[in-house]
Amino acid sequence: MRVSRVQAEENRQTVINVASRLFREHGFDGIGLKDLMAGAGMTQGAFYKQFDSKEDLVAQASRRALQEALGRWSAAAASRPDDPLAAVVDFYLSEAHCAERAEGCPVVALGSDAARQGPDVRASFEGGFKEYLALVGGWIGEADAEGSEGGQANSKAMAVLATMVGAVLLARAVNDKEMSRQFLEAAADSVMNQTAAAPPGPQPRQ
Amino acid sequence: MRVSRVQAEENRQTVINVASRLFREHGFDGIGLKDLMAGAGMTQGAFYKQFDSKEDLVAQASRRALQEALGRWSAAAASRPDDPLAAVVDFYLSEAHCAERAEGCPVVALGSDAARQGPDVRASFEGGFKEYLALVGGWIGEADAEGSEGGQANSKAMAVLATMVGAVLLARAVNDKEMSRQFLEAAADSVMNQTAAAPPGPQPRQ
DNA sequence: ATTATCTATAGATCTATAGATAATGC
DNA sequence: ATTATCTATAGATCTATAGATAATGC
Repeated sequence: MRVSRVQAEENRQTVINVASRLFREHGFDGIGLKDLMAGAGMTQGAFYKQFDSKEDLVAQASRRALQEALGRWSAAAASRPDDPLAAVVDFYLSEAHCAERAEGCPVVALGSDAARQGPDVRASFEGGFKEYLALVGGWIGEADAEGSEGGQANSKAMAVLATMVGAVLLARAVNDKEMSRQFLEAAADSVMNQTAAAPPGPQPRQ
Repeated sequence: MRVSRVQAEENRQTVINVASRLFREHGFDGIGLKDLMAGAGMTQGAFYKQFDSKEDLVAQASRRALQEALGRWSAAAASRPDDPLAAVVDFYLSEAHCAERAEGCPVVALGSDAARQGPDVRASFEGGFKEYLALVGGWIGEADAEGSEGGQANSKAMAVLATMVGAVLLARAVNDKEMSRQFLEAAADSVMNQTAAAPPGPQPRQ
């Protein structure tokens, strides 16, 4: 019954990966330890050798989900270096992303849930947000307003994230597919307009 | 033990009102029928004479929460007729709203949960969204692009809602209060800039 | 000897139903 | 007679723990 240490660590990672998907699909409260462990091919009994508590897994799975989603943003950006933001807007504000909750953005899938969790879970989200902001900030030429690391996050990147996350949240909460599509399109227009290089002249409104 | 018909209906309404708060605080899966009924001063046994199922209450409580939140938007707008959008932005993107989940916007508090629910619950959200869009559309002078009722919802109002909802969702998911404040401020700037009357000249980008 | 995973279980809670009770409505 | 609410309970599930087992690590 026992497995090697490396295998055990591998199993632990599998549980985190599985949980990152199943939590997005069912919510933190919508799936139990038995099903989470079964998803990783084990029984519930192994759980507490791998994690301190369910909340511990929630925090780790959240971090994992944020990291993997960030990876998708980077990959999309790399595929269109001349306009990385447009590349991200295209896939993020798509009907495909809207339809696949389990593999999509964890902020949309679990944002409401995260607000009800403790500091460790929120720390996972907060850490992820900082990386998203740095990435987007770089694309819209506003990176790190204050030179020092972790300084003032930039305002435009924050607004872009809010608009994109909010649009998919709204799009997923309705039955009408046409209305969903309109939310996504409206957000895409808004983001691209807001970040369009306003070549000559100063920024409008401080 | 029995109460009058009017009292019974009053009790039913109380359950819906209590549920609309408790669901926002704990999520649809985070609170049980016993506690919901206790919050309305009754026991669990009375529940199934009042509602078909928990999902039935979820749908009704969602509708109630959306309606009441819409009322707060209208009230804020009425208090500043010259700039209703600014009035709503002020209270919605405030630290106070961010801090009080149970009484605040149900879209932020339950949007992730709503995406996991059935058609009835989503219908509650969809119906609420349409009213929000009509209200905001009126303020930003883009009301009902197609003359006929329920026509094409307007794009700018959709982007405004997405940005506001997304900002509070993000702000509530982090520990750092300063970061929360920045999300709110960034969204406020974005919304006010995007909707600022661009007096002469056509709209940028179709 | 240690330990990763298993089976089994404690104790709490969940949704939903059944039957009792006591007041309303006719 | 009807019925709104109550107490009680069924059956399932939840998180967490305990002890058994069988393989690893030394």
